[in-house]
Amino acid sequence: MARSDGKEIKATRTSFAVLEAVAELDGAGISELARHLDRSKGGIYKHVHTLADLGYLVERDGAYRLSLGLWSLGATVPKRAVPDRVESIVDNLAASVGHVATLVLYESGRTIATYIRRPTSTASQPFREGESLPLHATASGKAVLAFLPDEERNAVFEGELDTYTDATLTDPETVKSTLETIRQQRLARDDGEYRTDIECLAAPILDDSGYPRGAVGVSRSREESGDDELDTDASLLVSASKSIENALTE
Amino acid sequence: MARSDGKEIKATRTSFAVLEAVAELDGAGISELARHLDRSKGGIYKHVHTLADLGYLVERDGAYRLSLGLWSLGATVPKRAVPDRVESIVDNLAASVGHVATLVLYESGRTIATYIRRPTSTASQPFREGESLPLHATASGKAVLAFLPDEERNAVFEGELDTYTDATLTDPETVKSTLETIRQQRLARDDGEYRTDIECLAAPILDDSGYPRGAVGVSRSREESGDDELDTDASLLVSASKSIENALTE
DNA sequence: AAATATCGTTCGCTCTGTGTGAACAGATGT
DNA sequence: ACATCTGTTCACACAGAGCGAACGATATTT
Repeated sequence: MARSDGKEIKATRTSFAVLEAVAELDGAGISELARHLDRSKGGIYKHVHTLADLGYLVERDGAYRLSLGLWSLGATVPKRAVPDRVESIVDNLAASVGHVATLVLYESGRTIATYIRRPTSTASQPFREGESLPLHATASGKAVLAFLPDEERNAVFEGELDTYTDATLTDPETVKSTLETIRQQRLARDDGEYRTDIECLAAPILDDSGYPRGAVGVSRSREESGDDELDTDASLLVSASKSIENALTE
Repeated sequence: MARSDGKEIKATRTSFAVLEAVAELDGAGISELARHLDRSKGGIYKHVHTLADLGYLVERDGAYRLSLGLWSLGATVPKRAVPDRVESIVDNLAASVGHVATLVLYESGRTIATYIRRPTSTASQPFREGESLPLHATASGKAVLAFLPDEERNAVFEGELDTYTDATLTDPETVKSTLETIRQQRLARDDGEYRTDIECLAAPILDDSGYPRGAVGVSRSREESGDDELDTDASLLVSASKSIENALTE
């Protein structure tokens, strides 16, 4: 099925398709999974059973869910990707601007919110840690997009651009037209394009060769915003992004 | 190889063995993995390639590491397992006792540190979120162990009990002898048995049927400790564990 | 109550694709 | 220059992944 290079393990693809489906459906039974993946019930049964036996799926009330063990397997990754000194920079940024600060990392075609700092413990979060974010509909995503090599950037525009809110830009040309400005200013903006009423500013984090490793962003709800602060926030953001660049390249 | 029930996907077992080995070795190449898992290089090559193509392994400087994508896949799990109201209870506990408070959950034979709260942002952590902890060498682990059904508890003692510090109890009978007291007091203690110079107290979290879902714990370095606080901490801990029990059973 | 639908589980069967071991070129170190 | 790593590719053989049908057990419907 699909294209088989002969140097691929198809069963592994199937098992991860199961895990991804369980995540997407937020818990599911055998039949539901088989239907969703368009596979035989018997076959999916074996995968689910194996994954459960390995401790990566747990059954409760007849539905299988992702286990804490799966999370635990990957839990060291963000700690290693974001050293303490980088966390501190984000912490300080959140404190200075008084809004939520987020560190987003780019990896194989997507950005992932890796570290989030709220200025107070009561502040609400725009997204969860570990959440995968669209490149075209967030400030951080666009900051990364603007600095990607042509080939990699174009790959993003080949698929459909998902809609998240009324303000989401779904036309490739519209998005592309904003990228030149972002490159010049090292600053991207998002006005409720991913979550309604949440405004973001973000600056890219580039490595030595100019390749975008991610972005730092500041988010606030529209009500909180005074346009007067905007310039201050922007300059704090850009300097934070440069500090992170230095911290990451040692 | 191994025992095959016929209703198991062996390729999936192999792929996860690869992921676990990568985690354990903290980055590895094909040959090293093949050697470590005692498998053919050609076969491991296919698994690694598939996992990398799926975006769950990333290559850097010739070594494969777990990706942010793998973490992202499981990142929703702890949020779902620990509702906000439970987080608050742990937050308050940390604030009242002035030490690090930890929520540990039990799942398929192991405990996992799911939520950690430091009283101040400078306090050092005894372990990382997502870390899998031994049942016999931590206060939280012993709190769980004491309330496990006989069969499940005995399974723990069948394997070797790993040593972590000079103080780790590795004799099954010694550990077992402490469990009765823990059951009576609803309180377990660990004195540098997992990390040197770190002292912990923990109370179990039980569901309606008395089955241990996890434990709450308080950790402090030995220097910080005054024995006078101990009784106060213990009672705060026990009442926190009861609040969490209520919060989890709705 | 009877009938229907849907669940998880099991069983053969067929052919695919997993796993092995050997051979390859390219680095790296001696 | 040699020896020893590495990742990659190949052909082969047997295991086992995936399918579809049938099972009893629960729910849901009539």
